[in-house]
Amino acid sequence: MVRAPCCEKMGLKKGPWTPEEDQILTSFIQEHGHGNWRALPKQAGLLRCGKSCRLRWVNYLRPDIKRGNFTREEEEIVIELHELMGNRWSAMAAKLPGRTDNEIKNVWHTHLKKRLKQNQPNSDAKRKRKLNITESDSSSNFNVRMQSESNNLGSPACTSSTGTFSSNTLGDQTNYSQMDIINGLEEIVLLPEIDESFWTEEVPLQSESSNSTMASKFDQSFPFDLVETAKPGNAYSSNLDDGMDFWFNLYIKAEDSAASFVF
DNA sequence: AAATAGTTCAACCGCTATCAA
DNA sequence: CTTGATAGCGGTTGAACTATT
Repeated sequence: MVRAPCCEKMGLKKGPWTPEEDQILTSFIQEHGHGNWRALPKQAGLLRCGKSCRLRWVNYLRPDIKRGNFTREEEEIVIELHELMGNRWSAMAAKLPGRTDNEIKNVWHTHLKKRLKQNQPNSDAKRKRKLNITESDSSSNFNVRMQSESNNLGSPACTSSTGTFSSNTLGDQTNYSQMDIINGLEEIVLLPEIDESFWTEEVPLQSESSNSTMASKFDQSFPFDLVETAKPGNAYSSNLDDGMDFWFNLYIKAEDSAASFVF
């Protein structure tokens, strides 16, 4: 692949945008849209590369951008999403309307990382349970074991729980890395506030059929909010080697899998 | 008031994914 | 299937700003 010449060699401008440039870009996009970023600056009469224009629009000029500091609630969401997704800033931005990936990344590096560091390890251990995924030796089945790390969790009846996926999504592969296992998970779901009975009742969530059937069973049982649709190859925790850490209120279901959970 | 250190955040860089030819 | 163009992503940088000495 031949790399496109850099902006400077093309005689294009770099660095901070002027209000005039902002005005030109905004007007052009409002009138014509942004079908082709590479062609846009020339058409708009800007001495910028398409990449720079795109970034300026996406991170600053877009009308739906929310300016100003993050609220405490937004920060909490970022922390939880980071716990789930790792450094997938754009995916996080999709969950925070009006916030950009760049903004979230900056807030994480400048505020939240430090704050978490200060709070760790005590508060972290209290809030988390550990999800241990163990490889199955010779079959396409794998086990997901959820353990409570603390009895002082938000819901009093959550001292233990187990879940098992019997997956057929991994096909004929015989050696499963943890990433392979993660790839078998389709959706990660965030539970809203729930009452104690949820954790004490045994829930019949067994299904041999498709995940849509399973999903409808899940939905009938609990008011789930979809947080993230897993895609093959994406990591959902930064410390997979040590087992995955999830926030306490997470639930997982497997694509096209027989699954049973007992809470 | 000046110098220095620390922080913030917009913008850039390099890479990968995707798609069309 | 291969190649090349483009979009988009995450990591990094550095200028501007703020706090401290």
